[in-house]
Amino acid sequence: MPELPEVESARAVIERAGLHRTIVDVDDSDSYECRPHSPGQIRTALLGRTLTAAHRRGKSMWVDSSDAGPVLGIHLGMSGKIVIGDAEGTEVDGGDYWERGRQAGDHRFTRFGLTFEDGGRLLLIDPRRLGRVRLDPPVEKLGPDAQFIKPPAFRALLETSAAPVKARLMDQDRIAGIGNLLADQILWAARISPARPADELDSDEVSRLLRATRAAIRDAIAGGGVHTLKVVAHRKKVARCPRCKAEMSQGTVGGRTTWWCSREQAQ
DNA sequence: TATAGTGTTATCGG
DNA sequence: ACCGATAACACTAT
Repeated sequence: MPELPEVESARAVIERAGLHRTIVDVDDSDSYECRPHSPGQIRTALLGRTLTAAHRRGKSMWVDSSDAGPVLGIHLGMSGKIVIGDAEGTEVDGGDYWERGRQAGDHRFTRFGLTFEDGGRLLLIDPRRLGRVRLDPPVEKLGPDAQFIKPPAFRALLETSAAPVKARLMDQDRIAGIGNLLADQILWAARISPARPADELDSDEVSRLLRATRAAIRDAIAGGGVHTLKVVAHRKKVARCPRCKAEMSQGTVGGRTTWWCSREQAQ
């Protein structure tokens, strides 16, 4: 679920409700979510400290801790979300995203947790368990954030590869934050086929693509997630292009299910 | 019961 | 070594 807009929302939850509170307990017992750490390692590193700032690049978050403590890296994977609750277990922030029937206090999918001095908790809830919590994450491997990338860098990442442009847009080492749904929206808005070799795009197409990238991210953050983007509701059989009413086509590009307008995004 | 899925990464072939 | 495609990961929803 989470692409850049959802991760930004999660980062904002931590910033609003998780900073400057003394950590008195840490549940890092899920050794899959906390790989490669062993249980207790993250706990020992954080006990007694506070979180001091929450950062994000692309789909990766990291949180600084006080007293020269470690950096706590959080990745939401396919299904993760951050929720902050009070001592009674009532959710005070983060509970609005992708509820999917989950009730407050349902801890079946809680994979990691911090408990603060007043009993409040910061939780990572992640049914599919493909998310990750780790100390001192290697953030520097990521490409520039898709929200803030500059035209020269954007142009360079496209003209140096014959891979399908969609695959290039989803390469987190080159541009960070674009996932499957955001990519489909961006390519649809720019009227470019997802399968086009990236290095064949002309300068007009590249500038349309960058404008569409910025607009999609802005709209998704404002609307509450990538599922609110225009073409996302039309990624299904029998659906038609919301602009020209031609049939939507489906296929695999860059290893992911891809939908595009059969008329406006023809090769 | 079988399959697809909003992400990442190890592995394989070119 | 680089590049791109694919499978695997864990688990739920349809």
